Amino acid sequence: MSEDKLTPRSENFSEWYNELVLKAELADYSPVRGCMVVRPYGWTLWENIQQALDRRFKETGHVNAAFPLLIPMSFLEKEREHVEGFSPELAVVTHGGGEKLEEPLVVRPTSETIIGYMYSKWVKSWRDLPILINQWGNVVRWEMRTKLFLRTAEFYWQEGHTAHATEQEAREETLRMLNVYADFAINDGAVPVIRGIKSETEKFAGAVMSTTIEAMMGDTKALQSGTSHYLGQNFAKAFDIQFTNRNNELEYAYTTSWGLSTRFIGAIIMTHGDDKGLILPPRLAPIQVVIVPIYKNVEEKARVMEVTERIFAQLKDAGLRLKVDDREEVTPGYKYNDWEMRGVPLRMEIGPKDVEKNSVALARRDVPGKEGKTFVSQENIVETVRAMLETIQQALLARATAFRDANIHEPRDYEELKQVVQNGWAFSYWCESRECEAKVKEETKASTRCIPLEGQPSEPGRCIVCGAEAKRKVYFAKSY
RNA sequence: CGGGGUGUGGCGCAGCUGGCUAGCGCGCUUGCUUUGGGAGCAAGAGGUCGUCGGUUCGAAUCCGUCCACCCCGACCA
Repeated sequence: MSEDKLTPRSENFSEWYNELVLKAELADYSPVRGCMVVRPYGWTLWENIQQALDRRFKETGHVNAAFPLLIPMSFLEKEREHVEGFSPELAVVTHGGGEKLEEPLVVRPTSETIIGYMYSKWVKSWRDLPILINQWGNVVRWEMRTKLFLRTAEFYWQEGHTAHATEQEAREETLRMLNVYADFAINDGAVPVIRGIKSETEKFAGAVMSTTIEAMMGDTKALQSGTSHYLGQNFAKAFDIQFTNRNNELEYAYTTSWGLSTRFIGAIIMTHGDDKGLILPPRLAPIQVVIVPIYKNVEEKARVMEVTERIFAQLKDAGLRLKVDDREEVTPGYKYNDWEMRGVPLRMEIGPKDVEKNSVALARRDVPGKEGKTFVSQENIVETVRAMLETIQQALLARATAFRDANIHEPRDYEELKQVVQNGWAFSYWCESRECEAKVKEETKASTRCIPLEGQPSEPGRCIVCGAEAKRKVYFAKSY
């Protein structure tokens, strides 16, 4: 239960986050270091995320499949950058059936290699392309420092893997899926994100180009919330994905991969949550409306429950996700706090006075206290609730966007950049050299987050670090 | 892996420079009264004090070891 108050966000953001995840019953620590147990409430949220994404994947022509958890060690070694990137964090299986294995198996940290191997078997002709497969699953990366949802040794995600006949098609696919992520994050998660390209040092191990949706958390740190990679022919060459093109020539395929994980739950928590707990966007919330019936005695209870059940049925039939909190052992006030901790976007109170007046009370989670409470007629309750949920959804996005924009700065010089990245993002010209990027990271802890696809100036400028000519601007920020 | 912190009923903690039968709040169980912003009273249940070792007549308390977790840094979605 959520009996105790949270550490205030402003006092210690990290502690606030940890307590919230536990008290809202999203997840719990597991007996294995770095792993987490996703509790039913957290998993239902994930299921809603899955549905929202899966629908979009299907609409863009993708199909789901499942590839194995275990991958031969040698597969990882076939792509040089890939193995260099992932070998430090691999979990390796050395024994099976009581015998030492001839070749160790790695627990997948991502599935490019085994999928590449399979694609080489399936692709012979340009007519076999494109292959547009997604998989929902779990992966393991042995992280040094873990945090529930944000970075766990095992996490749940989806990984899309596509193979194409041309570079242009693969590059289009990369951006198409980045746009799918952005659309999902903004419209369903109410998490404003910036689409952009990762620097060479920040890109995926083995990619030609990595793209990202970057979000700003409530402490102004950046969170990479989803990624889409153009892999060129790197994996095709490593796994021999070759096809005969229309000119009867043998050619390597062009591949992409893209993923979004349970980390996004962390993004939702840190984008919208407040000192009273979680705030969930209505489109993803496991429970969109909680109804709290209020009564003093059996007579009142009978009258109140009659209205409650009628309204519950109406909302249920309308397809809304809702719950009646009919617990007898706690008071209404307790229930308010309890559901606020869990982030339910809208609370409906039905008491004797409402029965008299044909009304109900609606309390918005995103507007605390009396300000967020209104009394509405029981007539047209479905429409009223729907409209209110939509208002909340939009308000969350607007608030998060305003917060983000207020904390993005355009420093005049390097000294000012060092200041602003301590509590916000810097948007600055950058010459795209590793040296300047490394210098900023070394001196400020802020890394380049992305070169945004939009909002680039038409004129070149001067690198904020070294003063050399720079074509594009980049975001610098501390990140998770 | 470096620095810091914490391990005492389910949860949060107190227990001082060595002492009595290990306490408090919350939660839990039962009963009655309550219920529009975290209810009240009464009676109960529940603990090898993280581990191993040492000092001592006597250790939750002192010393050492190990383990786990959290926070802050070096790698990463």
